[in-house]
Amino acid sequence: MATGTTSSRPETTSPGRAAGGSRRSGTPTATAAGRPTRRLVIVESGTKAKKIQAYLGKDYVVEASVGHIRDLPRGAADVPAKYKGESWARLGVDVDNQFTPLYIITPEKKGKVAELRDALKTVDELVLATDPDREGEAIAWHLLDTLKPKIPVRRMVFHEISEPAIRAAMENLRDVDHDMVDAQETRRILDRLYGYEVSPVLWKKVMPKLSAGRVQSVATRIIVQRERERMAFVSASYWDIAALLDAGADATPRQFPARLVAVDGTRVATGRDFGSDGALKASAKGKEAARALDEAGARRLAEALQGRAMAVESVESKPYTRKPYPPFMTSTLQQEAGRKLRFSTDRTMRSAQRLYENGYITYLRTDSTTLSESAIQAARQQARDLYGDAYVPAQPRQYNRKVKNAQEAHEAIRPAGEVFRTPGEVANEVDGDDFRLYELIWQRTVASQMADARGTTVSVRIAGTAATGEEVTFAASGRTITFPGFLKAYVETLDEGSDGQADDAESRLPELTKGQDLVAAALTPEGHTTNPPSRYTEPSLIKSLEELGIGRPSTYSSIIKTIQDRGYVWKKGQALVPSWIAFAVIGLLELHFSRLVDYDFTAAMEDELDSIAAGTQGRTDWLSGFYFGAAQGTEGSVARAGGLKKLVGINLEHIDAREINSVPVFDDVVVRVGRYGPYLERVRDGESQRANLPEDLPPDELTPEVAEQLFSVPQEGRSLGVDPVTGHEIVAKEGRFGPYVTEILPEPAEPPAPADGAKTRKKAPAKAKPRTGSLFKSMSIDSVTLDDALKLLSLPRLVGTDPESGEEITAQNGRYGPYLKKGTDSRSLTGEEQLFTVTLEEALEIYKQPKQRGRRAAAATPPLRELGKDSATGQPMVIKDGRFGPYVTDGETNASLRKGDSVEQLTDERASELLAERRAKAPAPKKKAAPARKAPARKKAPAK
DNA sequence: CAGTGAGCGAGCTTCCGCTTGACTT
Repeated sequence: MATGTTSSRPETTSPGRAAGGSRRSGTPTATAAGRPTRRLVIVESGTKAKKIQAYLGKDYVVEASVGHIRDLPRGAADVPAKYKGESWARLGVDVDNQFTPLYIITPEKKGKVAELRDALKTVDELVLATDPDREGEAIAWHLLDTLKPKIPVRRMVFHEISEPAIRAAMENLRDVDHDMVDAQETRRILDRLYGYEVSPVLWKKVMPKLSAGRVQSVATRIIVQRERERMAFVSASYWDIAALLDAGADATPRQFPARLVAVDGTRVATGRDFGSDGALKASAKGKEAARALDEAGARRLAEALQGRAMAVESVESKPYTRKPYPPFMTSTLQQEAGRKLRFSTDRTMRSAQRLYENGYITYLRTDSTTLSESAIQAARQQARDLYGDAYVPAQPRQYNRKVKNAQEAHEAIRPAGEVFRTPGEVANEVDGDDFRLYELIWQRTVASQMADARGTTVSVRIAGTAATGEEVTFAASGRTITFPGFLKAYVETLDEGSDGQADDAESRLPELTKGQDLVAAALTPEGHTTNPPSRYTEPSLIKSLEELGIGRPSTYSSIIKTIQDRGYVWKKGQALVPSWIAFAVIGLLELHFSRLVDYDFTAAMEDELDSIAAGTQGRTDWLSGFYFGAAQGTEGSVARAGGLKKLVGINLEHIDAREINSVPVFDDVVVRVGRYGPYLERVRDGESQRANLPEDLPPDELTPEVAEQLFSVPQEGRSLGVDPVTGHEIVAKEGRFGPYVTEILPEPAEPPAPADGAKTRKKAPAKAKPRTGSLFKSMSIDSVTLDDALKLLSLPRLVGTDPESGEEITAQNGRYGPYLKKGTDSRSLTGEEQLFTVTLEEALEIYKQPKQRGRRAAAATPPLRELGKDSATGQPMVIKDGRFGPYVTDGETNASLRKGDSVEQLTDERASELLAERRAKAPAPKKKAAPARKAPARKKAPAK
């Protein structure tokens, strides 16, 4: 059984509460017995523990906590019995009592905690050496609060794993920083409240099992927003002229490309001059307006320029320098491994984890680009050895690029050790993904300490006059790299769809001087179209999240997994494509929880957490503002998002689910997100038309043409073949009540056109109804055969005639499963197959039994197991099997068995506990308003 | 999003950040 504790740490550090902490020095001292002091050092990672153990020697026991050891309960199953009845048990946070969290030892960590307790018995002092960041501080405190050591406890921090760094850290021990722990706890509670309060709104209004959260919802929104831009994008087409100019036989290269940029002093429009609406942008301030060239114009002009003289109008030359990129941190490693090696973030991290565990690279989850002193030296030495002195700058490079919300607990990701091993040196130990990733990390690290690349860029303008009189200007540009510097070791790859140039790309122009004559060797009119912004890929999404300060190095990969697992996003090649469900969910959040999905929500939260960590802001006030509203006069902007609890209540009541699940796409066409996936809907001639949406159709490809096509295909569903008797096509479809088969009836012959429309309406021939039949539970829509379908459509089956009453007995499949029907008298059958096999004799036998209904049916079924008396009521308890699986009852109260309970092993105590919980929860529901049951929002008046 | 006939015990889903191990075949 999990034992939980609610922590009640005051908001400010109170003296005496910090455990241990009276000693000021960490220097090993001797105990009274003369034996040296033994210390237990706890770090977060096992690999790290091993390394530090080697530095510290035998007077130290170094253990790993392996991450967090406690957390809020994940769900009801994790809540200890003692707290189960509490109104806040679902959240795991006592919101009415200072937001006291309920912490339980994470089930998988019980063994680990026991190990740590044992290790603690063998030492004289405990040193908490978890990571020097907010989470690490919290882990330290959780260890303290869980292990409750009786010996002195100190906190140790280090940013780099090397012997001198560890030794120095040992000399600078401190106490646990409770303000920082408060900040972490506040973050944890906010995330819990956000996630566990908003997700249920989605379950009720969109679909069960969906989720919302501070990080995942913004990540999804970014992707949805991009898709909206793509959908709204109107492509523009424009033309220009590509020229191949000839500088004469002596020039190298003799010919070079140039492009038409102006006609009669007016700039020729390029892609950048068009807006997302396909129109030319109005001239920006201080910038001349551009004029778009159309095809006819471009062809005419190219013709008129044939054989005309051209001359160099200007030559502008500028130095080109590029600085190396900083060493990798998690996000940039994921981005570059994605771009260069095409690894998913997940693949990158799995490989990096192996490299880390086997000692090839430093820690893989970091937001720092800092290299240790020895790593800088190692990189410089390696660069010198490989490329020579000229390639290494006199001064070591320091990278202090601050990432938003960076905690910088670790070094950059780099080859491990004081001397880097070259890829060649590790090649026979490491292969596949790991080798390629190591090589990438090695290159980037070495390059980061190399010299700038230097070169020259040249822009040339060339003038000419067309035979028709227009003055034209062409432009050409060149880049030469005279000294590659770091580019020799490493060049960053461009994002997909980016129109930039790689840093090492060169294009040579001949030596040109002003006034020099040129000849156009070729003049080619070229057509272009503007493109919508490209979709996000895993690397580019992570880059955006990082820029917004959302997510942490340890979670980037899981964010992408989460939004895919929830069905918000799917991958098409490298691209992340949002689902229609994501449109519905994000639409809901934007409309009703707008502050929570603001791109700067996390940034604001981080600022305010900083003030909690600094001790200038109280955690309870702040959380109260967020959850109950800012009535307490709290200042923070997150608090002003305010009153989450009330907002959820209002939204549960007022959000119109039908409206939320309708995504307008164009004209009167909407995509509706139903229980069985999205479909198209529109109204034509007063009738609503529907069409299936193929699963793999990206939203931006749903054009009016595609929609028309989909609407024109009436047979949705999978065709199973043709009924040999009727000749009708049989299809399997997904419907409101689940999968079913039906037949496609041929369109009735067009009735003769009425001479006068007035009176002909009422005599419209009744449309024949197609036969339908639900699939059996044993069948699936993908595998059902024509034979199955024909059998299903043959229902109801006439079983025979009751000799007594003369009534027909039929077997059919209904809402509650297979049953027999005789007039208004019906009886359930036990199996679906019985529909086809039950004989008249058997049916009559079934009808001889009294109708089993309600209480009597329950009473008739024998209990699965009998238990002892309930400790509360004294009534005997039994386990029965019901609609929702096994449950325990005392005749009055019923309670389902939970996850982890088994019929065989349920004890009387547990049974009583379940019953007690159930009683506590049920405040005798009177006539609980019906709408909660069935599609609540449908009842509401349509909003339009 | 098809269309048919009861009468009955719900409980669970979900967040973000730290870490990797692993009950078996």
